[in-house]
Amino acid sequence: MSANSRLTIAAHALAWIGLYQRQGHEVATSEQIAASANTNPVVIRRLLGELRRSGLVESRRGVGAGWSLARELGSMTLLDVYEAVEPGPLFAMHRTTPDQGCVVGHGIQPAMQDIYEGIEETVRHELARVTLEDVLRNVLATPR
Amino acid sequence: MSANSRLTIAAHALAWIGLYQRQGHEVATSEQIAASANTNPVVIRRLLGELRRSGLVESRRGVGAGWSLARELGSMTLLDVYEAVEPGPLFAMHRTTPDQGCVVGHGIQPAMQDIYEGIEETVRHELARVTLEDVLRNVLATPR
DNA sequence: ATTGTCGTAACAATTAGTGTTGCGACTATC
DNA sequence: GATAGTCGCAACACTAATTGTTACGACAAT
Repeated sequence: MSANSRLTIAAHALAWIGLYQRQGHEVATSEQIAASANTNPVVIRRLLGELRRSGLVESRRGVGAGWSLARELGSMTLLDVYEAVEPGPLFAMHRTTPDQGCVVGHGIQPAMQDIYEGIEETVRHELARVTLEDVLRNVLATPR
Repeated sequence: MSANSRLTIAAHALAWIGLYQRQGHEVATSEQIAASANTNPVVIRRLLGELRRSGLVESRRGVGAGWSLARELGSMTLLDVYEAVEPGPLFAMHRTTPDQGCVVGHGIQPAMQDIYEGIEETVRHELARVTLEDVLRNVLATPR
């Protein structure tokens, strides 16, 4: 399955920025976030770039530059982040077209497509129920 | 996200075997199934091997060998297939441990874990609602 | 002018999945 | 028994996606 941590890292970055801003800072740098997530600043910049395209964060350049939230954490859901950051569907079809001369080969993709769409819709619904505010609250509630 | 078609191919194989058996044949060969799915017989054997370990299919060896269903299609759900065939979780954590000295780095994994577990549970529930009988019916209902 | 940070390209490293070949093991049939 | 068809499985190449890294230009506060 997917060894894909994009949603996790994106949520981490947003929670970090949010908390940092609440502590009175204007912007957070990719280097700070990368240190917390234990990865490379460029990885963070790439991810935050996608979040910016979706209107979740803003960035400044120049000296004293960095990243800030474009909206309140409470108004961002994991679905917003997911859509900004995850390209493909949860389940994939055959990578080559099955034999269209075979009844099963011909009908399997539409059949599975229907099922998968329903499941993705459910997942989206679940993701939409969780705000980044919720995430940050849970993060802070973790016992040390 | 995941370019992972294991569940799709496994469902394809099961539907194919089921239909073939209804047409009066005892067993289906990996070569026949591979032709329908437009892939390599070894890929099919690998997948069906996992389904056998979970008790969904049986295999015979020797001349006239092949695969047959171990249970009725109506008693198999996509969840059974999913669990037989998909190893990991839907969403992954950081691949390296985040900075445990940082509040966010320390709390993010438990927080996301909770959320992800809830979502996986929902997905399992959805998968459990669909039997392979349903899949085959939808396959056959696809207009030509 | 200097400095710190983003923006982005390029490429290596890693990982998971898929495709392919080869060959031994097994068994129905002759 | 010998033959032939098919699985079982190992080994390895190929592909694609993600992640990690380096490099360097663009930009803006000082």
